[in-house]
Amino acid sequence: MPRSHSRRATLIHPDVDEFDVLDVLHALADPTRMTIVRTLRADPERACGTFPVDVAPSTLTHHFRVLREAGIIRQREDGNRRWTALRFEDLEDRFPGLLDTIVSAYGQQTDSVTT
Amino acid sequence: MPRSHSRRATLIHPDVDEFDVLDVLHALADPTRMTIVRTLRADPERACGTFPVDVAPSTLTHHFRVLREAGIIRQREDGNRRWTALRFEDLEDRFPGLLDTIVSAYGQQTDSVTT
DNA sequence: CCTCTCTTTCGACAAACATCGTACAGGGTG
DNA sequence: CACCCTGTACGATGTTTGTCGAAAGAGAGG
Repeated sequence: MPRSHSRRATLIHPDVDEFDVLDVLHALADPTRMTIVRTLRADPERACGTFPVDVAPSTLTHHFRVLREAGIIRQREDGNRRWTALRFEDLEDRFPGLLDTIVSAYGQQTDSVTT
Repeated sequence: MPRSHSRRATLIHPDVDEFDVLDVLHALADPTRMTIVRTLRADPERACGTFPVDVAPSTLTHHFRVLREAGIIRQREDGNRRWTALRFEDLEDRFPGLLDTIVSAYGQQTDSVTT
């Protein structure tokens, strides 16, 4: 039988051994995406619309795809909503310490501004 | 007063507290620039033309500027040549562990291919 | 069945980017 | 001085990127 589960298009998530550190860096080199990742580092899983970013919904979808294809996030469907989670362990497996080093470097740079 | 020191245009190097981690990530998210940085991580200082990359000279100049403006490298003039060095300590000061974590992630990904 | 909400897809568009060729500027060396 | 060598600056080009609005799909609830 043809159509498997229907729903929407199946989400593509790269395998751990397909991760490319250049793609990861590129994905993270954007303020909106960095905010998404940082938010997920605190909260394990969130619905798409609940991120503290200020862009149009379609732009957000675009950023999610960049992050997803770099292996940084995983998305699953639940009814009407799409939930997003960090692939933290997968990243840690492949590039130990990378994500946290980058995220905390960004945090240091950003959080110290207000002081 | 017209000409300052003559020579060429003075090279601009950002201050340590002006470093932006997003710029650093963007600068590193390119194979040619990553190769440059990786080479410098082994050798402290090299002349411009001595990097194992395969691009036109003008392209190389462009990549050096991106790295320089992100604070990753420092360049100085010596007669005919321009010498390039990593600003490793400055980066370490501002973003501890960042450079080595990234470079070794790239190394792990790249060096294991041939096995 | 109709409508509302959440999210995606598509098409468009301007800005940024990697790349190159050509022309040029300074320093070395014959 | 004439020449070469190293590296820059500029302009062009094709691609990628971030952004949006409009249209549409799919589930939830009346």
